[in-house]
Amino acid sequence: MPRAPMYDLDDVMHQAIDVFLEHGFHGAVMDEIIARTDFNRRGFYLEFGSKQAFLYRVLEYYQNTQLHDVLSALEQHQGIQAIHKFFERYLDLVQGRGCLLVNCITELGHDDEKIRDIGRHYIDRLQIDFIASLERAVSAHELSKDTPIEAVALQLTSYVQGFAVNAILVQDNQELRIATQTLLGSVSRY
Amino acid sequence: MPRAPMYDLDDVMHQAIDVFLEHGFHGAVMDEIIARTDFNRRGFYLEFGSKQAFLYRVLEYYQNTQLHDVLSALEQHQGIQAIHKFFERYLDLVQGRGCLLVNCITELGHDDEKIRDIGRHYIDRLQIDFIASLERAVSAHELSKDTPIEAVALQLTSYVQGFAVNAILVQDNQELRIATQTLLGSVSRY
DNA sequence: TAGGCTTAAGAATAGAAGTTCTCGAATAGG
DNA sequence: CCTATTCGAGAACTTCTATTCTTAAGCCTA
Repeated sequence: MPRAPMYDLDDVMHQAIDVFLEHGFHGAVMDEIIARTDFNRRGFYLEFGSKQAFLYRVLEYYQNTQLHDVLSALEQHQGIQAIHKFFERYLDLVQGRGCLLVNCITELGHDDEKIRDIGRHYIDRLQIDFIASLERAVSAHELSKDTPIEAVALQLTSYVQGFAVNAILVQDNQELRIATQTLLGSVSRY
Repeated sequence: MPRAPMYDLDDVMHQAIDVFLEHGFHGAVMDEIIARTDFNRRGFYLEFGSKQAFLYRVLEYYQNTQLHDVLSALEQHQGIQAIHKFFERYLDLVQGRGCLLVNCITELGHDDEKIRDIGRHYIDRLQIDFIASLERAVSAHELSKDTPIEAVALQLTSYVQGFAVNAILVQDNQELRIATQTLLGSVSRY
């Protein structure tokens, strides 16, 4: 039997997320990917086949771990509190880094059908989860029955993407927190 | 005296905006830029010096024309109507294309200080213009004096960036229109 | 009309980047 | 302990791409 691999795929994924966040897909060169992931070229191409296939895997990992953890806040908490928790976690995730999925959409969305599909799925899921949270908030009498739930969910969904863009630019997150408080406050006043 | 150039710089800029929107900065190759702008290599490098310097020029042009036209809606109309008009025009601008400035921020923001500066300036201006519109709406008694103007402006600013991302993914703009109506409706209820 | 200067077009170049290949080293079973 | 097999490191290769260079043609002035 041969020697065992020295790399850990979870570590590789984490490092790769950082590299792609910093430089984008085309801006990230294989030399840096190999170096920072403590991988080796041979193993890389045996494991993933190509840089593009690698991106898809990293994106999948990013969704299944980081984004999933944030979205689960919507299920783990009750009503409006769930949405507050979501934004709290999301801010921690994207602060000063941005969102890998959003970056892929803006860089590759026009050319890559698969990226668009992944993006639409994510947006849809986000919206569905917001709707569920809002409905539970209505049931718990935290929100008025007159709340236009689907429209509010759409609004929140769009706002989340804007968050990811602004997070790349702003130094401190105080402003983003304030804007979010206001947004959620206005939702509560239906 | 020599012959006159055959290209028109305005045309070149317009075409370049499309190319960069479709492929991003690194994804856009000089061959396509040259071909689609009806430019020529020699003239290109005499005029701009490099692909990167060209991007800055295109981005400046994009701001001074397309984004400026949209932002001017905030000055040309009164109160809340101004903000409605803004989103109407912005939706037309980014629908199915996205925003060149947002795309540059997400693709190059981490590596390029100049892009970050341009992005921050844009965000600041957007916020200042929103604040001015909201203040006028309060003066005209369209909004309550209790409206937290700065926080609402922050919220709108973030929402605009999300718009630009979603616009790349969604086919029809009906959903985005609904979300915006809801957002502006909730602002009016302070 | 002739000449000089600039343009357009694209070939050429130099360097970068994704992918493949080579080879010595390490590991686990026989 | 030997050997088969896989790994790690990086050289090599090939393709791609930004930039420069060459050449022929056009335009304005004298």
